[in-house]
Amino acid sequence: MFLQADPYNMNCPSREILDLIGGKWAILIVCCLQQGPVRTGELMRQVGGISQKMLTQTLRNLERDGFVERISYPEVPPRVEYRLTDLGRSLSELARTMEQWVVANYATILDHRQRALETPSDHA
Amino acid sequence: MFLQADPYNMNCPSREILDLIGGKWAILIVCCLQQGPVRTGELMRQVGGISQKMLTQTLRNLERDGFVERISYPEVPPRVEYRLTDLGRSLSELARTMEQWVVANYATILDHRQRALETPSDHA
DNA sequence: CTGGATCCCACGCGATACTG
DNA sequence: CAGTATCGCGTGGGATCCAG
Repeated sequence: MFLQADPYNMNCPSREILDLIGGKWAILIVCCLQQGPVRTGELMRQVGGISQKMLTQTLRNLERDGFVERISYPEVPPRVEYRLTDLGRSLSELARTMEQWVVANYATILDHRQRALETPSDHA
Repeated sequence: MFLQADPYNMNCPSREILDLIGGKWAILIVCCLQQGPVRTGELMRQVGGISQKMLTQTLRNLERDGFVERISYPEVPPRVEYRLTDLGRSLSELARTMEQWVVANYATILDHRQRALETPSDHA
């Protein structure tokens, strides 16, 4: 977070990464590309529920930041593939780390949340 | 992400964690608490730019999910401290991992972004 | 000092229709 | 098939006022 600054603030470099990760689709797309290049339509299908707009928009951002490469074949009908760069693969590994953390701690979180519901604490 | 499902989707458990992390303030607060318990007002100051509302709201969520403990001293004027639980410390370690990733890759990202600006690619 | 309640805006995102 | 443009909503978040 580069959070050792004073004060801890929103203008640290990692904020952009957090926004990227926190975005609704970027991580899902990156994970879809882990196995190799994927065509646009196939991405649409693999990422369930994403709209055309968000797919393109997210891909553009990922491309701009160097996580994804766009490969356009000069054919008709058009054919486009997206594939992870080294940086993108690095990000996908970070995603796997986060996934492992979730796997390890998800039950604990749900459990605590459940008890919080049953015993609502009043902070008066 | 539990993303190995078919299709990759938004309804995986890790989504909640991504939302938490992607939220504007949660991670910053967790990092502030790494060194030990902190009082509310002190948190306000350490996390630059956060509003009262968001501070309280984020703390409530963190408390509900078991990342943070609220310690209220029966004094007047009131005094409240927040401190990380074991789960919270675990999350803060994940945050440090992410931070390290950013440190290692931030220059590359900025560089690529800069070149993308200079050489706008048209996906027509 | 801590924290709740309201009002309000920005923007992330979805739905739809349209081009090559 | 791939991508763009437009419209509209839901909600995350800020500002402000109020209470114990």
